[in-house]
Amino acid sequence: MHDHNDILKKVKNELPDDELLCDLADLYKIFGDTTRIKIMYALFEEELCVCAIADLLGMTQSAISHQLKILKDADLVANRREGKTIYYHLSDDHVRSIIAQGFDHLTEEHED
Amino acid sequence: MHDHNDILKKVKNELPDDELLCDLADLYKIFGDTTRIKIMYALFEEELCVCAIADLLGMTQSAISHQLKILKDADLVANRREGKTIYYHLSDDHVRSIIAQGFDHLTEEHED
DNA sequence: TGAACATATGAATAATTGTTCAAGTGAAGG
DNA sequence: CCTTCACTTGAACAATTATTCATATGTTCA
Repeated sequence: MHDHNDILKKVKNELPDDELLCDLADLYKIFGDTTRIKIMYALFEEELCVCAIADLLGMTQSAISHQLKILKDADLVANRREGKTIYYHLSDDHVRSIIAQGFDHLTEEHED
Repeated sequence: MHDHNDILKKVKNELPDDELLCDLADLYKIFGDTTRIKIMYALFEEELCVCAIADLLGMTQSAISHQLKILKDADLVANRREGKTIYYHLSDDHVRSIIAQGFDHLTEEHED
């Protein structure tokens, strides 16, 4: 291996804690699934109940419920109960801005 | 299932194409791995060759090379050759801003 | 209390994916 | 040329994960 100790020392200091980088990866992992992206997108406009989301995406209630749990555990969505129905909504605007940022990258031109 | 046809019609219209949502999920999938996050972070400061990154992260060249290919295919990093050595760097500022956005969410307080 | 409804949960399966190992490029230098 | 060095690539294995199916929770209303 060729020498690059000086650069490594410098870069090593700039790297955040392993734990933080891991948390960051875990957060993005949640955005890395089409079903969850669709759920979040659906909640852009207004709160929806579980079966409405299931209906919208053409998937089972169970599958949606599993994904909603993941989103809730990550504080990306929250819910409220109204009788038998549970309505989900985005918990803050980060979801919107994170998704918007992704769009920026996708729609940007890349010359080759 | 209870009725919510009116809401569904409205939300359905707002949802982007399936293909776009899929591409978006694929993009975030790339950020959803600790190794790749670390690689991108390491490249924040300056370009690095493959074995420097491997050394920094304490991983094999092969593992890093595989991940660099994924990052390159997604236009997140680019490289240049100098003799036997290949230097990688971030291809644009989107990487920085996407990661920064993630940090925002992680470091924000969530009252319960 | 009991039936019906909306949702949650657990276990199982199938598919995806990160790392390793072994072999393959391609450039530099004797 | 032939070797060495930096890196890439492909196949295989292990680990993770999304969905399904069956069952459980909790609320409403008769």
